[in-house]
Amino acid sequence: MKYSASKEDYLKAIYHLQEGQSVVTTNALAAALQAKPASITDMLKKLKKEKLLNYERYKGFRLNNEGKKVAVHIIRKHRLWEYFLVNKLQFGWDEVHEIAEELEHLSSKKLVDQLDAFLEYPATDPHGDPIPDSQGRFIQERQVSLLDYPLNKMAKVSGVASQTKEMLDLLQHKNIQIGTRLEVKRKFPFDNSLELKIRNQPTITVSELVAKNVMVKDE
Amino acid sequence: MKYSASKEDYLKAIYHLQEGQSVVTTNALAAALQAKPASITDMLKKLKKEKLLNYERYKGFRLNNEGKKVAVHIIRKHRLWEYFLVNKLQFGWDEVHEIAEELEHLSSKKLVDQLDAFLEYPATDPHGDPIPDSQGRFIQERQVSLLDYPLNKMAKVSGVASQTKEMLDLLQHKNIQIGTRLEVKRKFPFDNSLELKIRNQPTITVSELVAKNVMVKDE
DNA sequence: ATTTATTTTTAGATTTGCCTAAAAATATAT
DNA sequence: ATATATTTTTAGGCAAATCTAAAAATAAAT
Repeated sequence: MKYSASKEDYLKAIYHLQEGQSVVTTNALAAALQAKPASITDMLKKLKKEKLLNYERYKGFRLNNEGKKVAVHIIRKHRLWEYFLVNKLQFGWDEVHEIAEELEHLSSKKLVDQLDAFLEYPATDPHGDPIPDSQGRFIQERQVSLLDYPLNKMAKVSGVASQTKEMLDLLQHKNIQIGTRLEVKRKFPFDNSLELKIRNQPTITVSELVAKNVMVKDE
Repeated sequence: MKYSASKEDYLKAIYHLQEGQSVVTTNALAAALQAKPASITDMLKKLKKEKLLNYERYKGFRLNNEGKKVAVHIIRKHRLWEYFLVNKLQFGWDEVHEIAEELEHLSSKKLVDQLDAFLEYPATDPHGDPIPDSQGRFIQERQVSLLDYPLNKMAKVSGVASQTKEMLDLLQHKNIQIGTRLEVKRKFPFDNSLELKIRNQPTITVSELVAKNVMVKDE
């Protein structure tokens, strides 16, 4: 089945939005796609008719398995192309997103798989996000607590174990969020506090309790 | 300026059609694009309004310099991507056209130029057609192997790479000599053999080895 | 030089994805 | 619980690119 670029954008955006929430709302999707809510409703009807998501009016919506499958394949393409742009065409990791937004809509399945082989099956894109394989499987890298992470190795924040408001407040204040890339520069055995370095920012300190609850992956 | 994929297809098709003819006709373009003549007329009006071609109703049309510039840039993209697909992603030269039809519509100028650099500025695509540089200039007139020469384009034999007696015998037998004008009518991917047509003579077949050693220039 | 055939254009519809403005459903607050 | 605010949907339109069918212009043929 071939989907329009626009439909693919909807599927991808819904996929990302539904990670957290139990249902996605019209307004949230409208904000994510920079479109008007009325346009969202229009498209939802079409996607429902194509059996890509569950949707009942006024009740929110969610991709079904088929919709997820399509979304994951688009994400695969996006991330592979980003990897290609950075590692073969010398683009900076901060300038590839827009171009990959175009490339992800190419339809040839063989193209993607040959590209994957040419790149030697990379596990993550230049931002550290995992690249699903041709079956749509994410190879889960295990996430570890920042407390156990080695010194001077680039890590990417992948989650927060204790999601209290106080914790999130504190992390926000320290400029740490999901996806933030950082390195542990020093560990103080006295209180198990850590010094962290985030690109373009002054070194910061976090307590043992915070470090224990920040989950990271290799970058 | 950003043009729709459809407009780009029109410009490219007109560019190729006007190579021979003095003006291009509505019907010819309709056949080339597999569309109805009425659709052609509609689009011609739009392209004229955008000052990309000269067109007066019932009188045929032709790209102006601006239109040619756009068309050449699309051709550049098409041929660079074909080169990439064959030489980096291991596609066969006979299966890349369709994919390149999609890739040629990507809009990033930097992407094309970085790709060009990554490929080390190839002069011709896998079918032997010249790749214009980033200024839209064709670096023309080099002699190339008959094996790489495009289909249905008049070539003039300019040399023979391997001048063994056996080779020259064979060429003489097939009536091929320096200066002979011929066209490649067909390429067989199975063994890379070619069918050639020389004016006033029946079609002949040559092997990959022979074709590789016969050098030709545009005629 | 008319008639006939062909080519090209116009006129009006269709589809897709988007929009605005107004109505309907749901959520919030007093 | 009722009024108010927010969210979501409907209704109706617009622009792009296509189509069909009919009309107009040009070309070909007797």
